Amino acid sequence: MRSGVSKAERAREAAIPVLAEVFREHGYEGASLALLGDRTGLGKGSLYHAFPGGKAEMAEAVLDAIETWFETRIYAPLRDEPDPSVALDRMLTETDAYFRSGGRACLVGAFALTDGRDRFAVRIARYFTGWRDALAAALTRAGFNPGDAADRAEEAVSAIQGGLVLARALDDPAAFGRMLARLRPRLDPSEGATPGR
Amino acid sequence: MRSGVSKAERAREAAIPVLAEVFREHGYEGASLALLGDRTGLGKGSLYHAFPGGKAEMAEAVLDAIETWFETRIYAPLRDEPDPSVALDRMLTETDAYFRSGGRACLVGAFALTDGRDRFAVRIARYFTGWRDALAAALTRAGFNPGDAADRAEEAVSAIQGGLVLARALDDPAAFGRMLARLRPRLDPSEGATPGR
DNA sequence: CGTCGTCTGTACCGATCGGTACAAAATGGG
DNA sequence: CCCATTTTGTACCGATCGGTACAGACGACG
Repeated sequence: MRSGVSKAERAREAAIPVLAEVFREHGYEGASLALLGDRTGLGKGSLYHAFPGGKAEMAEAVLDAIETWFETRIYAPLRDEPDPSVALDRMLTETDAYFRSGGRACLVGAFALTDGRDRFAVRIARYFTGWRDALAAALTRAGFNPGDAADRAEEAVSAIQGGLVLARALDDPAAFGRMLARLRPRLDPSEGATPGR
Repeated sequence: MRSGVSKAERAREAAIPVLAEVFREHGYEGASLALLGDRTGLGKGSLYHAFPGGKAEMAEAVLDAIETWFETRIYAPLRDEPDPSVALDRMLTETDAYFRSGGRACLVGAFALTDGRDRFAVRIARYFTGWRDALAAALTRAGFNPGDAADRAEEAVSAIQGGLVLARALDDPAAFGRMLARLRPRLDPSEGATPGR
């Protein structure tokens, strides 16, 4: 620890987004160390120096990074932004950007469906409950009664995942945008009672 | 081919549901031949005798079986059932049963998200377009205008996938049932214009 | 510039991967 | 019962899996 941040730490931070992309594309089992090494440009030595726990620690670091990103960019604003409609708009905008308008899958959703489920169950569940609960809080402040807000929040989180699956399955990223468009009015209390189409 | 059906063919048919379950739980990469063999009770010899193409052929056979099941049990009724509301009710009931009320993931969705995407892209896309288009036809016959019907059909297929992801991520199968409950009124033209909640 | 801790490429580990070869065993028609 | 065919267990293949060991390259500090 000569300087403030060791090289290993910097390598770790730099590697995480790349690791995330590989896990996103191939799942946990499908992301081999060879692939992880190639894409990050790090040899095995460096990789294990930055992540002594191996592949499992890499996946955990990626999940932590994702959780932090959503917590600061989406969940916290949903809870704390004075104007809930601003927070809701921001959520939709940030979500669209994060998932590259449907061009990018959800790593957490992919892990939930298959191989990573048992291994990372706690983190996976926390990602979704965090989103759902923060969204429910915003919807309540926006004027929905708590029960309705909770229901719509779960619907929104579920719908986003569905949109990502469909966009990927049809190789049609625009399906994700259409899903967001359908979702938007349902999060608006003025349209919520009798949503038009 | 002494008798009408060879033993290999019978073994193949008997193995497919088990193979489906293993692929569902572990994904394509995660489902090893050892696991596939153990769960089907078939040795490598038998497995390769029934599926000469190996693991890829097993997955294809499973995807074909799934497509056939949905085609006969859901898509065809959606297209052909004289009373579209009967077909829609049947779709929801059959879907709930097929996915064990959220206790079972969707293999096609899991493949779409990760490892099987490139390998099985055509079959994956066909599964979803088949469902969406058959549903859109039923909704049109039920009274929605074609554009609205297509939109609601896409929404329904997407929502079902989202419900499965969420149910699995939260380890809360009931989330799938809640999603179906939200979906039902949106497929009903009498409630569709101003859906209550 | 020398030194010492950090970093990293490489060789290697046992296990397992998907797949093949093949001989023995089961099977069923004549 | 016989024999041809189908079915199956087992041994084995090269490749790759995740992970370890470690020697030497590197880099910051005295």
